[in-house]
Amino acid sequence: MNHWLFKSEPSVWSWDDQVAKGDTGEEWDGVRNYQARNFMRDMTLGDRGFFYHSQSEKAVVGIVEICATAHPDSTTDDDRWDCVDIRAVMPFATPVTLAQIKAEPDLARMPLVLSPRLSVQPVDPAAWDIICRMGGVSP
DNA sequence: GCCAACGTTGGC
DNA sequence: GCCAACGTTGGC
Repeated sequence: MNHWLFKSEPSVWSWDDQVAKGDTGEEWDGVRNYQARNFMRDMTLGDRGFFYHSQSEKAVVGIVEICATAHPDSTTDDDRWDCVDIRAVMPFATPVTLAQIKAEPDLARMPLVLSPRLSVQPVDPAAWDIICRMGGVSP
């Protein structure tokens, strides 16, 4: 199983919005970046990811699961853009902030730190474990 | 609210 | 195919 990170502005699509969708989940649509799209095409059913709030909050707030693999993005007719569906699995007991991640040497090489604008990105197993623990959930 | 970084677009 | 212009993102 691979791990990922999904970034969202909470004022547009928040963790609470995601939770409200229940087990049906929701399309992670609107991605117009090839790198991010390619990562979504690599995702498989059951893969898990972090849900990150950008802007004012800047913290990982929960864990999501891929519930549909890549398919055309319904928000555009442009067939270049695909997206997956994700559903909320569990919230973090304590959100893990970007500042905390930057302060942790083992996490400093995450795309989140090096490429802050990449909206969908992979998380390596070690980073997954560390951040889950920091968030108060079991990996 | 500002600004820097980056990716995409479009003209040549 | 290159490169300048532009729009968007996200941290501060």
